[in-house]
Amino acid sequence: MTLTNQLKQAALAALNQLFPDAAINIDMIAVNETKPEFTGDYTLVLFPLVKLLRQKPDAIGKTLGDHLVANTGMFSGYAIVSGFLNLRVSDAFWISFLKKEGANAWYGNKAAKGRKVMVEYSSPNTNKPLHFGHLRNIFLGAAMSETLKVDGNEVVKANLINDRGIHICKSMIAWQRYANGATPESSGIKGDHLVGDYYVKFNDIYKEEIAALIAGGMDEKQAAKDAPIMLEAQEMLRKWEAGDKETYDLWQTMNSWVYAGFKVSYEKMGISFDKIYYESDTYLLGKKLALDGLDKGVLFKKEDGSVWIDLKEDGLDEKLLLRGDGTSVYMTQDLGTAKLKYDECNLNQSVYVIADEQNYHMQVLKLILKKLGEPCADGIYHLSYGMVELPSGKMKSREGTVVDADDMVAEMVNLARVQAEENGKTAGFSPEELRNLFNMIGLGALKFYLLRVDPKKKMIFDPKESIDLHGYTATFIQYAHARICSILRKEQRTIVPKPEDLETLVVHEELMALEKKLLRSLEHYPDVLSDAAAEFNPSSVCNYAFQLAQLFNTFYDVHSIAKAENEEKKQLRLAIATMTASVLRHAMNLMGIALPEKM
RNA sequence: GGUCCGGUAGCUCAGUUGGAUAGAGCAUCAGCCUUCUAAGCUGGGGGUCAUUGGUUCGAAUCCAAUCCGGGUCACCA
Repeated sequence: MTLTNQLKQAALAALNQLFPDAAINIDMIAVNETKPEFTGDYTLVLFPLVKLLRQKPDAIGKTLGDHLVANTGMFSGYAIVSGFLNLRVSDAFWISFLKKEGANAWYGNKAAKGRKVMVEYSSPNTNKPLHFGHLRNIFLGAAMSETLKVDGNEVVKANLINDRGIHICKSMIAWQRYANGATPESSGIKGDHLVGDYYVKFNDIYKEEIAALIAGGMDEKQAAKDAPIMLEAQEMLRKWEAGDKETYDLWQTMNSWVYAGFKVSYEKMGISFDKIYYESDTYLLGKKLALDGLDKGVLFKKEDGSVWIDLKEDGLDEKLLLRGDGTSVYMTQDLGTAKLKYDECNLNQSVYVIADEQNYHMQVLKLILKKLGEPCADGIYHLSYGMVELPSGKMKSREGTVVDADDMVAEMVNLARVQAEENGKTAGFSPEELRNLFNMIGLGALKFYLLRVDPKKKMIFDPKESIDLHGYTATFIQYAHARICSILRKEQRTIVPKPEDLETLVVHEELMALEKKLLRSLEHYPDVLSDAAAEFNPSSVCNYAFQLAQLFNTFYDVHSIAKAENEEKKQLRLAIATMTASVLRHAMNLMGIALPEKM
């Protein structure tokens, strides 16, 4: 149990003992870290107790403060400042904390909850390469998976590949018409990019054909329907669904190019999945669900044969689930996939990392499953995130205004190289080490940039103002870590903490303010992880790690570790520094960001 | 129009059960390397927390209304 919770419990027990007649509950006890301008470590707010106890806040504070100091052993003193009880945590508490957790490389991990969670993320279409917007999704999903793991959940990382549908046929048609049989091998273009090029080509031709039809006197709406290339794409989709061999072969071939391309991208980013679903495998499952729903009377059929669900009672609209011709729509597939995931993996929760433009879709998905009586409905959680936009507005792959993911990764790694060279930081490294280092820094900066913001807020990314490597960045945290490692190397200490190093720790002198602040921050870490998991918000982990690194840098500047005032202090500071590095590593590891030992 | 989300320093953002004088980073200005890595540290300037009203000991935080920006409401995915 962390200090904040211990304090709340202790205060509750104390108040119940001191004021047996008053009905005090834990919610009335508000505890915060003491603001820097006051002396103390933790502050208990007295105002909420005033009415109930019918005493002045300062009087309550004195009674409670005396009792806590005398009975808990956690506090060495207190001060009351206008209604706030500022408690000073005893040095003994901090030292015993450091001895207990200082060599625990898994500090922050919670006990297993026997709970299984699937996190679906990335979920790309196979008609184009990944772009910057996908990166937010991917990093968020990966970071959230790891955060849920250390919170005690068993996590299945899943990727649902959208490999079928009209948009896939568009790339295929354009490739057939214009590629002259070009392959990734023959063209030297990465498979996903090659296919994406033909998706863009389709839209260019489509626009031209519409323009030609309009010039011939057709109205715009009709032209959009009648453009030959669109008709060809639709015909191709029908052939695909009918299992036409030639179409199917082309589809498999082009998809295989895309998968090979994605594999390279994912590996470069350090992203992996436990389970991969293909919509081409799952899209028929929803259909059965819909037909069963029809039998049960949950759904209804219109005159043209289309199947709908009426959600008007729930403040929503009617929603189509099967077209007049019996084919399924996006929602129908998702119903099937949701059930499949649940039945196959025996999940307690199924998390979907999907952009906020699909909030309504996800709301409807959950509601329909509920009405169909599917148990998977309750476990669905939509981790909704804001889209990444350019200063000029949304990225549109059809118009080629996207920032490509592979390019972005390469640019960041290059930026890391350029800045290291400019600062003369490349001495003493082998070429191989430098490659690794620039990867860590470039990729770390990119991941941190996308993860440090609250997921639900949309973000605007200006490619011209490339991502900074100073200030609130992964680089800053990496640098603090490398500094600590440098000290540990020189002191013949291991980077990974060893329990033996803590056994001999003795502290006679009073802890200094910055020593205590670091310990307070370290002690708080498990709560940060719990909150991040509960709120589905990894940005709080980023925030915490940055603050911890910042605090360490201040400490580093003010106090020497290697040349501490005496041997006791030195041992203490080495232990604090070691644990700081360990926690930074733990936190950043959850975000998928590696920390170098030298930089 | 219905509905959902957002509006905090010039810019990008923290600020979660209501708590003390609203905090970081970037940018800008002034300092700090013979001392454990200056990709760092210290300090200055910079705010009607969109607006108005309400709830109370106390509101950036809760409630209502308004303004602004965005998403969504397809036999698209």
